[in-house]
Amino acid sequence: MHWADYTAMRLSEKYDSQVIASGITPSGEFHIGHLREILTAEMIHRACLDSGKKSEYIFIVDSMDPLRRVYDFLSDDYEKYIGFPLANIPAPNPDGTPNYNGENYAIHFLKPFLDALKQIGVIPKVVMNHETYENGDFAEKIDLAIINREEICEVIEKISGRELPEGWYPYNPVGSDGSMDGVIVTGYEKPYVYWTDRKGINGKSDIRKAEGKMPWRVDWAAKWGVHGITCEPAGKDHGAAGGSFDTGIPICRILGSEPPGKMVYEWIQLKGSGPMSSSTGNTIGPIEALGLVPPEILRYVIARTKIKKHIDFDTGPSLFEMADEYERLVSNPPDDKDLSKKKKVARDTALGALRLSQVKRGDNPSLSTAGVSFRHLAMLAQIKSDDDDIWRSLNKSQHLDGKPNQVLINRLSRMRNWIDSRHFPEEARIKIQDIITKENKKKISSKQEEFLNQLFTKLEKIEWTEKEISENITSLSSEIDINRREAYVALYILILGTEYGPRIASIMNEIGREETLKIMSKSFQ
RNA sequence: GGGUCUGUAGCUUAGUCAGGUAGAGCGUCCGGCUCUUAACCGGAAGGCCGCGGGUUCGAACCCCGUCAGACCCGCCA
Repeated sequence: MHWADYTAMRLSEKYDSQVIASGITPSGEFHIGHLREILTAEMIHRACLDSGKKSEYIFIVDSMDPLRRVYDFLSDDYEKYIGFPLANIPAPNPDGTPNYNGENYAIHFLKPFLDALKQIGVIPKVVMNHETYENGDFAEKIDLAIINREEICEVIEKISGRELPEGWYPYNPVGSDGSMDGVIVTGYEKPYVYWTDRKGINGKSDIRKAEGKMPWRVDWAAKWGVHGITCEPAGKDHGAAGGSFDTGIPICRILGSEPPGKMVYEWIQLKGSGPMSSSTGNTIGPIEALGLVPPEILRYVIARTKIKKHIDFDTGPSLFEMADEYERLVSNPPDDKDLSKKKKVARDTALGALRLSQVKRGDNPSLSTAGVSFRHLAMLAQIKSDDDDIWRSLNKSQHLDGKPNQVLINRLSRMRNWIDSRHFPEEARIKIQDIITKENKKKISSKQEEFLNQLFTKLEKIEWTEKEISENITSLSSEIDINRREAYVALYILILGTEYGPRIASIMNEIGREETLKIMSKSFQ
């Protein structure tokens, strides 16, 4: 059984209808790691719907969280905004300076991410956390938190093992300058929290407004109650013993609600370079990734992996395998003849991953395949610049019957982007040789050399089409009585530096007569 | 120091929650397609399931220990 289906089954034992949630702080550019947060939750949500139960999926944007520091992509102007809620500060310009006439910081980073989510078929109910404060929905929880301040304090200290500072308060008011840093609470009289800020100015915050927020560990627990969340998968950083999930559970109860069950997922890493981090620039944005990888494949990367396994995201060779695995699974699904328990489980898991990878829920996976492997398409895209040539070639190789469908057209366009990007794996790149290496020259026999020389003469005169080139290779090899394989190998060594490759006549046709003859003459003279 | 997760073929992994002969894909090798698209088709090799103990008629799976890796106990998906 697929993990999402299993979770859905478990959830349905506890609740009749579900509210599945994700939460992210929009402190910077969103990266592909955030997609795991989103998709893990969204797939559970879909699994609930697929099992015939009611479910809602909400995406809580932690827009009330403060700016913690001046990140590398921000200019020093942001120094003055440290401690401000992200919803209250201006978005950065491309050069990192604040854009005072534009949208706020949280929205700025959120928007492109939501566009990416739309492309992968995720349409959440978006909740801006600062609005939940603004409209007073947190007031009751804040009141309870303040009343039970001692108990919450004890819970955090006991479970997380860290000591809270003297005078810790489960509410951080926004001070007179807009920052929550250094504001000391001096009293509480519902609905007002009284404070003195770092400038020594006194004031009060209305807990029914966005004039302050609960600290992270309390805020999260309060959200569970306010939104009636029944499931919120958390990154492993929150899931560790003593982490915010563990303290959230008792705090949620203190605040009068029943917490969701603990569920923890692993991180996505960029292969070989450790965890994603906006600050080190070690990222791939969801938009960038979607320019290269079809959305259903991106979903599949998440769906095929159990949530407790870490994923090495890699736009190199393993992406080929992943995509081809997807195609295979669709076109050749595991059969159900064998009823052994384990095989049945494996089959259900694979088919579940496939089902949850569809951009639109309920779509037939076979509509999402191109009928051509990534590898093959990558090769064709490199040797043919005209799309129509590719469709012709695919018809000839019987990958395609007639005109390409939209899926295939999209795949090709993404493939071209991928090839043009720095993410395309070098191993898959077709490299036309400038000049033959000494090593390769040794591999060429005198017979092969004769063949190449005579071919050179012929190629100077013929009409430059793939068909003509191919026919001349064939006829010449018969004329001078060289094994046809040998003849091709010689050409591959000369032009690609390998002993095998894609149809050589296509490549010669694509690079042109002049270039081809140049390579040949440079190598043999 | 305390804790969580992960460890199965060269690689990616299924199977662990409900113990019953270890499955798959990629890669590799061999062969076919009357011979060149890196396409397509067929076959083969490859596993003390991290290691040691225990429970059991029977353990990849349960229990104890141990090793390795990742992560958490300020902030992070």
